[in-house]
Parts: sequence; C-alpha cells; structure tokens
Amino acid sequence: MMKNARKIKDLLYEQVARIGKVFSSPKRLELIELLCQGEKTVETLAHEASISMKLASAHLRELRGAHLVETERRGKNILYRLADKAVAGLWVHIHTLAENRLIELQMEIQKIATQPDELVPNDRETLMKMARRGEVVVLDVRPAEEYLATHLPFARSIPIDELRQRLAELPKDRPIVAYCRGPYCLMAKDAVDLLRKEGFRSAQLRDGVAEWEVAASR
Amino acid sequence: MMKNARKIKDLLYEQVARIGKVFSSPKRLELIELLCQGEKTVETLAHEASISMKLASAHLRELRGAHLVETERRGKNILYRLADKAVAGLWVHIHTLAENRLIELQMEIQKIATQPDELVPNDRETLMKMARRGEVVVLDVRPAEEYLATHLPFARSIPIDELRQRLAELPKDRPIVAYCRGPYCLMAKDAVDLLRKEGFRSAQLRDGVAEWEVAASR
DNA sequence: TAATCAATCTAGTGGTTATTAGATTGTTAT
DNA sequence: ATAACAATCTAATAACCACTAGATTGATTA
Repeated sequence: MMKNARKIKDLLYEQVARIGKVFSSPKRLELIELLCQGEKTVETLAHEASISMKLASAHLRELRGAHLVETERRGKNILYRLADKAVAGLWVHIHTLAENRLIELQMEIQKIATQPDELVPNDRETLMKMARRGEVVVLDVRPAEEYLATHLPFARSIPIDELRQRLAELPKDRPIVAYCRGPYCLMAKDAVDLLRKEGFRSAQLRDGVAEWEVAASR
Repeated sequence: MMKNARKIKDLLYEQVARIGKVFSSPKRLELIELLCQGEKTVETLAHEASISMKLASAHLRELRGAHLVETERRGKNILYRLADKAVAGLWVHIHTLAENRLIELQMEIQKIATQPDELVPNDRETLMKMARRGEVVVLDVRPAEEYLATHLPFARSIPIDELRQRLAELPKDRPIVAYCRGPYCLMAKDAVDLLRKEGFRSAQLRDGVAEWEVAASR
C-alpha cells in the first residue's frame, strides 16, 4: 500500500517532465521564441529557424503533444500559435535562469550586445516615460506581421530589411531604441549598428515583447 | 558571413537547452522539489525520491553541470542545495504550466486532493490575515529540518510521523491548515485525513514554500 | 481531373540518456 | 593502520531522441 503513493508520484512528475522535455531541445526553444512573436505557418517557422519543414513539423508535433501550441488551418497553410501566455512566460524564465547561471551563455551574449548609450535609460519605467513624452523613439525592427501581432507601447515599426531605405523617417535629434524578438535575436544589434553608422543616436533594448510582459507583471 | 549569425544562435539556444534538459527527467524534477525544501545529503535525497544513491548521484551531477546546485562537504556527507532561488521559481512555473495544460495531470491531482473546507479560505491574503489573528493554525507537516530551513509565516511544525502522538497540541475550536512540500507531496493530504478522522476541522494547502514565494513576489 | 503546394506520417539511422553493477576516492571512527 | 561509510567514477546496456528521406494526405489552382 505504501507502493501506491510511489506510483502516484511517479505519474505526477512524469507529466511535468513532459513539459520539461519540450524545453530541452535547442530547436524547439527557437520555435517557441518565434511563436512568442505571433502565429506563424510551419513554412515560416522552418525558414526562420533554419531547419527543414519536416524537422519543424516533427518538433511542432512535440509541442502539440504537450498541449503548448494550438493549430488552425487557413487555406493551404496551418498556423501555429502558443496555447497559453504562460508558455512565453516559461521561455522567458528559462532563458533568464540560463543567462544567470551559465557563464558560457553570458559570454556569447556579450558578443551580440552593442555598447550602451548613456542618454538612453535601460530601466523600463523611465524608458516608457520618455517614450510617452516623445523623448526617445522606440523602434520595432521585426517583420511587419510580428509588429501587428503585438508590440511594445509607443513603438514604431520599421523592419530591419527596410531600415536602410527608410532612415529619413527617423529623427536625428532624439535617441532611437531598437528592439526585436529578444536577447537571442540579432536584428536589433544590426539596426543599432546601422543607425549609429548613419549618425543617429541609438541603443539596443535586449527585451522582446515576451520578456517585457513578464517584467511588467510584477 | 550570414552563416556566422546562425552559428551564434545555435550556441545560444544550445546553452538554454542545457537548463531545459535538467527539467526533462521526472526523477530530476523530484530532486529539485526536494532541494526546494532546503539542503540535503545525497543519501537523504535518494531515499526520499525512492532511488538508489548511485542514480541520485548521477542526476545530481547533471544538476551541478548546469550550475543549478551547489555542494558542500560536511564530514562524511556532501550537502546539496539550490544555487539560486530562481531554480525553485522555475520548478514552480513548470509544474504550474503542466497543471494548466495537461488534463492527465489535473486528473491525477484530483485524486490526491482533499475536499475543501468552507471555513478555510484558499486565497493567500485572507489566510495570512486569519493566521496572524490566530483564527487558523497553519501546520507544517514536513520533517523538522525542512521546517527549520524555511517555513510559511505563522506556521507550526509537527512532522507527519509525529502527528498522531501530538494531536493534543492542536486546538479543536479552530481550523487547521496543513501544508507540506507542494502539490505533489502526499503528507498534507495524509495529515488532513487523520485530523478530520480525529474530529478536527482541517483543510489542505496545496502550496509549499516555493509556490508561496513565487505567488508572494507579484 | 490533374497538378501543385503545405504539411504530416512512416521508417530507419546515429547519437544521446537513464539506469545498473563494479571499482575507486575521500572521510571518519576504531 | 584498518574498517566502515558516503559518494563518485567507469563501463555497459537498453530505451529514447533528433534528424533525414520517401511516401501520403488535404486543400487549392489550372
């Protein structure tokens, strides 16, 4: 009869491990981060994660098996989206813990970080305050669809691909804070590098919308 | 040169997946939950998770490899403890998401839940208010060492093993809210079952200290 | 109806992981 | 010293997982 308690416990932890397993594969993590930006087709996900559609499909199957994503057919395509905001939250918590604990990761992140700009605040409240007053421009450099799905308050959208052609839309007298999908996305870094080279005052915001929402909910 | 960005990204997600892998094994999850209760020796961990010391050692090695735990030798024994409060936080977030998404898990948890008591509140604030005023007794039924490591505010300690002999210490005119390690621990359920059979008014608190702290930090 | 496209399913392969047993290290007590 | 003990290390096996290629499904377009 004591054995029975053991059996119940094994079942419980096994179920939780089903969720953990989803977060144990690099490619699946990348897919989750992409899905944090909004719903996407398998094709888009595969392309943006640099994998074959077959492999993407297999990974998404795992995500669906754990009920972390939902699907919807639209015409020829099948759209995937996160089944729960808490999935994005968990992704943020995991990568934050990884950044805090793994020196290797900290060093890799160093490489893709731009030098900070002393005129641009890196705490959320003052940045928001300045954005509200128009003292800084918050720039979303992700693809337009992702901006449409969700974006930070007061953010303007110029996808990184169009940035070079649309520099004239940006002011030179105020700093420009660029953000993208999150700390592992290189688009914001590229944007800041370009803007600075073109004589703009610019800084990078490491957070994406998922990270921002987690931080805002405390 | 475009390939280079891909290489960097692969490295980043791989590092995060190192953390995810730790949370992908049921036994490792159980060890993490045990470590949420305070520092413990390998022997204790192995015994409480119902595995051999060799296997426990192997799993703890993984935890250490991901820098999620620290060790310290004390005499013959080696003590393990969580390297960061955020590890406990991540455990709470993962099992909470699992409970929200997996019907199988919800059903298993149903089985180990006691009937609620309408005189005992299940929201944190009023429970604390009543505990402060002495209107309920908050009872920690975990082993004494775990109570000593940390416990909920206003909680009294009577380990589940000693409960039957120490029933006289508890009042019959006020409800007794028992808690243990968390929602996958059966000690609080056993305590409530015993207390009710002995004529006490009693209810179970599903949260352990880790869950309580995450909930308190919002 | 045929052709095309997006996505999945099936099967197979190489690599990784959980678990166990046996030998080994470091510490304490006799 | 020697014995006893806690814990780890090494090696081996079986189960599992990521990924690839080929065949298949379901929807759209010609």
